[in-house]
Amino acid sequence: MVTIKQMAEMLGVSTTTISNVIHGKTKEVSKETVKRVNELIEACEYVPNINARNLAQNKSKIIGLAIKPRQSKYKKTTKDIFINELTSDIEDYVRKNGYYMMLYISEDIYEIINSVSSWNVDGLILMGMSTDDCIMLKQKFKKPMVFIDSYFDNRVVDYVNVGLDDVGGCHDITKYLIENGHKKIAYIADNCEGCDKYRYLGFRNALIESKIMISDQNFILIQSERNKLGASLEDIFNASKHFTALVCASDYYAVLIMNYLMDKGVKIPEDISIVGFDDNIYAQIVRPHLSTVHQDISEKSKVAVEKLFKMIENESLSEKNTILPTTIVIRNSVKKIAGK
Amino acid sequence: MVTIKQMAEMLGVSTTTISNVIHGKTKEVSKETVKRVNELIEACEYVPNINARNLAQNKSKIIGLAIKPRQSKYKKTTKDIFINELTSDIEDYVRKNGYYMMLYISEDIYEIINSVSSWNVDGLILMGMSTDDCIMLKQKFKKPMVFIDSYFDNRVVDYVNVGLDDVGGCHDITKYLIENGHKKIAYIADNCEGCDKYRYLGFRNALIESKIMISDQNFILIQSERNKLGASLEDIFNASKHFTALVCASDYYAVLIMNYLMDKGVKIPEDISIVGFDDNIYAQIVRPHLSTVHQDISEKSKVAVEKLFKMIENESLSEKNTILPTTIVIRNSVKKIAGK
DNA sequence: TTGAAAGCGCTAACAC
DNA sequence: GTGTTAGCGCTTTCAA
Repeated sequence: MVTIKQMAEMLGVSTTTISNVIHGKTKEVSKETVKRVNELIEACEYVPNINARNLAQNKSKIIGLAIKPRQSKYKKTTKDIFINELTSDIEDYVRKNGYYMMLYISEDIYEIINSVSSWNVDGLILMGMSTDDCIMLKQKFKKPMVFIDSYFDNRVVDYVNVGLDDVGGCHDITKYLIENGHKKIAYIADNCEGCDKYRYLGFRNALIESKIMISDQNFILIQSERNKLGASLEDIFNASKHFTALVCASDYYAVLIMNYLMDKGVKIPEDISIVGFDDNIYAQIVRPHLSTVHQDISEKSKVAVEKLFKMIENESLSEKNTILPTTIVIRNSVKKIAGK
Repeated sequence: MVTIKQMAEMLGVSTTTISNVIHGKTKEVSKETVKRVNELIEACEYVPNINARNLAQNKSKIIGLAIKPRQSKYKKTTKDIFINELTSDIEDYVRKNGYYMMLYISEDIYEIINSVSSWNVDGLILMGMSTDDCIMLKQKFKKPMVFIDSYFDNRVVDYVNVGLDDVGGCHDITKYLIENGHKKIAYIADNCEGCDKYRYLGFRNALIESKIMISDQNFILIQSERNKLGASLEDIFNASKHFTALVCASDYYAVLIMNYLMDKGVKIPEDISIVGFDDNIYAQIVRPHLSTVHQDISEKSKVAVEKLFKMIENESLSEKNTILPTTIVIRNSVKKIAGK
């Protein structure tokens, strides 16, 4: 591979000159020289060494995407359709901005911090971080960061995030159930933190608003670990007899449960109604077609990347914490029942 | 951020010494010094500058994953579940080997070559390359490369690839259909190149073996472009009346078609049988459960990464072109019919 | 309009 | 055991 220095020698000019024309600073160079240099660059198939450039400029053209996988949420992080879609969308936007993306997946926040510092990434997009992680990061990493879908407690106030109206979305879909005559409704999730917690809150609000009694019984925990899932599904099958509708924290679980119940002979929505959250491909594939809460992942990625680049360019942000809206999409998994 | 040089000054030793203990070459350093250095590293929270290291060592610790998206195959490359799964699996294996992965997606092979040269990646995994691309790559990129799922014509002989028994898989599932009394069978794909071509060949072989007439009519082209898909699906619906079974080149299409037909009132498998290829999550979600050809993506990723690292370490490969096996998985989308 | 030279942080050959 | 030093390829300041 040719270097600038070699080309400089060939042409009998200085490296500065070559560098200048590479960077289009041609007003400082005579037309004649520009032409000769460009021709040589072409002929030699010169490719800049990014490492050298990064070192000299103390930057990297890398955007880090750091993900702390929720332990055992679904099986593997790599199989999580939401993360995969978000990741590839972000990569897409990053690349279109002339940067490269590097993925840092680790359960250890220190490892993440070390890696991104080592690579000297120009900015960071983060998912799955806790309040403690955020504090740590702010302390050790001094470049732009934007979080995705994060809820931090009040120990940290100043951070940039792009989230979703989890409360509203789940409220709306629950309300839709209620409007269809449902009163005995359960919420199903595999934990009660972050998004899932706020979705639960939305669910809860809707019931309370309609003066429907709510207790611990209305929250069903699904256990997604490989060896527990079967039993958990069976439990849900049994519990489901006490409800006329189920609101699931994600389409993934909605579809899993739907299929489990249907395979057991339960009719949906005749015997029980189900709704999900996300409106991903699962919701579109399953039959009956799943009614669910729609979120726009591509938009989420886009906003995150845009915010990050604004910060990198020292522009001011119109808002630190963007909450993207949700819409409910009505399909065929809910039955209208006579209020009892 | 602290540098080696700074630490050397603080301790009054040379950078070599620091560098040595960082790299565990402690046999050349006195215990005393090692201890002092380690303590300082700890205290300063020293993080190596990878760019500098890469520059000095002329390597990068980066494995490039280069993908040339098949124009308009599905909507966006980023939504392709197969690519996403493969990508994240590869990333996983690469990271476990202490390397980093960088993604290079472009329809322009020159752009890809430039990028990976620029970053000085230590090895390359490639998908979606044509014979011409391969020739170009071999000419311009002198480091280890392994291709995935590639079929090249005989202009190129020496290359490392990990593929799949596309012919066998499609042959077996077609045979299964035939054994169930089906004679009027169509193959559906959105193109007739690469994998899809070889899958078609397997399909064809199975029919010929059983002395079933085959003509152009047996190949149905599905048009996946957004504005054509609807019409294409309608065409397939009409064409399907002439067949008792459909073998689809992917689960994605199998499910799409299944749902389209079912939404039109067609009963599956009673009215028509369908099988797919891949055995991905779609096949598991859809009802009736899809009978299909199973492939192990995780294994494919693993083999590709292993081959690459062997090449990087100058070990010899037991085989250049690995063809992973397929198995057929029988579920409920095929009906046994009385031969006519 | 052009060039010399220092320096980015790290490695490694070699000398002490 | 430890230090000196010359790069790696590129950018950039400053002088000519």
